Amino acid sequence: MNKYRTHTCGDLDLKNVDEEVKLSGFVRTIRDLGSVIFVDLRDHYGVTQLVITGEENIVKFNQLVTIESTICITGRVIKRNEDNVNAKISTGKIEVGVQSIELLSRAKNNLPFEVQDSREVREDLRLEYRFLDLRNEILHDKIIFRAKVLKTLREKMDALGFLEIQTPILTSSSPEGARDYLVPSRIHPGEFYALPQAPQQYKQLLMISGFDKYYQIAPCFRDEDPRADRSPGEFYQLDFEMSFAEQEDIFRILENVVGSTFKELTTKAVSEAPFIRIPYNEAMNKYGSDKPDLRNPLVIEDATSIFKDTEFKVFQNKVVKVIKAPCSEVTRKFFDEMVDYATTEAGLKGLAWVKINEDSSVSGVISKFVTENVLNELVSLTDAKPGDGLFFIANDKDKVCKEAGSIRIELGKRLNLIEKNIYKFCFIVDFPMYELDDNGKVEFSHNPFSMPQGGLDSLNNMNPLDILAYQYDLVCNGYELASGAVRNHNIETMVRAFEIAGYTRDHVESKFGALFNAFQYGAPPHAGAAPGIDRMIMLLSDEVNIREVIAFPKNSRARDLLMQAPSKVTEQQLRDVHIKLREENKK
RNA sequence: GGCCCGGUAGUUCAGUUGGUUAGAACGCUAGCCUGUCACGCUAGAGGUCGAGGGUUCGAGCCCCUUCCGGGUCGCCA
Repeated sequence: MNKYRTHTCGDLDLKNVDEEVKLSGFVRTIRDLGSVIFVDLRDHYGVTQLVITGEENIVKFNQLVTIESTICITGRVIKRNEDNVNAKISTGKIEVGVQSIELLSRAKNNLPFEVQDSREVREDLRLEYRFLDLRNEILHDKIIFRAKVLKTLREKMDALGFLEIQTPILTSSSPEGARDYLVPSRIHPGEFYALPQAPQQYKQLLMISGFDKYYQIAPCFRDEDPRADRSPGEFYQLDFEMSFAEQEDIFRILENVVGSTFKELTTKAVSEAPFIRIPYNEAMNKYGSDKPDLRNPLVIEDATSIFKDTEFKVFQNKVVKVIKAPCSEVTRKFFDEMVDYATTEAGLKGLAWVKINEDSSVSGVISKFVTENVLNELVSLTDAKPGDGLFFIANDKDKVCKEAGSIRIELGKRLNLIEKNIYKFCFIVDFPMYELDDNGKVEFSHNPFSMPQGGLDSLNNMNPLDILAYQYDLVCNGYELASGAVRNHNIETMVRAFEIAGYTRDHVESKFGALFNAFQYGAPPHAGAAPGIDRMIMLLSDEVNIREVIAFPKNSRARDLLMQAPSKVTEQQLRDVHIKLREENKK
């Protein structure tokens, strides 16, 4: 109890009837019936209905109070009649008969939007008035839920013997990966800090320092373009690393921590550990993605050999993928709309299809190329039955899987095949160590610090493109939830790995000096991973927009509309850090 | 950087083939109302149709340019 309140707006119940109470909160709604006014008073904890009667109080209230103002009232708790109970609020069995009203802070009577419906309002306005938006109960609850997820994760990591250690925010730029956010140094003219894209090197150094099991709810900064499931600029990861650990040890931690956190915080079904392991190549061929949504039952098959002698020009000299989908309920229009989706939104050159009729004949745009032999082979490949549609995606080897993947996803959605009320986890394993870039040059396909499978021997004797890495992702319902690797802790293996990607020993030594040096003083084998926290919360709260689970997110142009960041700085500030803007960017 | 969708009242949206004074709901203002809880009823105010240019007798609508927002591809070790 203090000068503002004896109870919160979520406290009062029948047990408090007849008590004198003092409440403070935000005016959520005003229902003015003339000689009685009902007010819903809201605070962080709940909503309580106030009843204002008496001419003096009513005149005062009408003069002073607007929606979303903060007020402090004293009053008496009254039991509501049975037929007046409001089941929607926890305090719905009572109301407070107001004796005195004090206005604490008045809200403008023209709000930019109605708090109750803020989630329908355009996003940039919500972000500009985020403090009002966050009063909306649904959004408010998501932020509370976020805190609960963080607490649960910390408890589990602590229980497993992980130690939370903080690492620097001002650090050095890494030449790999996304663009860095740079911070100019005042003390050292012309030099820059970078904000960490992840505490990657620090956590490896912590292992070399003997801490054995480290974790951190780590802010990560990447100057990359946004997506609905990717917050621009900054995001949080449950970053962890273990010494003397193998890939399976990390999997057990992820299954334990992420799996059980999901189980505790959702009513939906959750995959049982052990989560299935899918090699990268299999995922690409079967699902057309390295983050397959396993709730979608459709799979991609390879029909290239079936069409090797086809007269259909589009399929000639191409890799042909086929997806079988149940289409007995859909009309011709459905197929046309899929073709439309494929060629416009998904960017495919075309989408061929046939439908198997009840009499086992086929109809559809390429039916004349599906001869009896071809059909028989397709049926034995896909186990297609009458009523099924077969969708064909043909292109060069490097593009066709991803294209088939986008068709698989869209078919799943439009045919309503996605299993509901379940989180399906899997690990994607055996990522390739290297890939070719656009110029045909060998480059790291993921983390350059990953241990190649087979170690130095593989690096020396295998085609780089065939080398697999101990690199893995945790995937849930089509989202990449975590990424990790067994690290390469051997200095000669590391140098050789970089050489294959075209970097010299000197380059490694100068760019990763700390690790390079530390690896020469007895590095323990170590491995780790980093689940994305925002994405985890997004999945758990059934959100497709990651900004809905972040209190103060940036918009899709990486701008903070509330704080107006980024913003111009004064000439003196620029001088302090020895920066002169390029003429063309001045404005 | 490419592509897709969008920008009309404070908010969410409608606006027909280019044709009179651009509408609705919610919100706001005023009035009425003692059991509401999305209160109800009556009246009212509120618009640079994102901006600029063009076509036309006439543009919210068509064309061009541009700005802003969302999505997506590239990008994301």
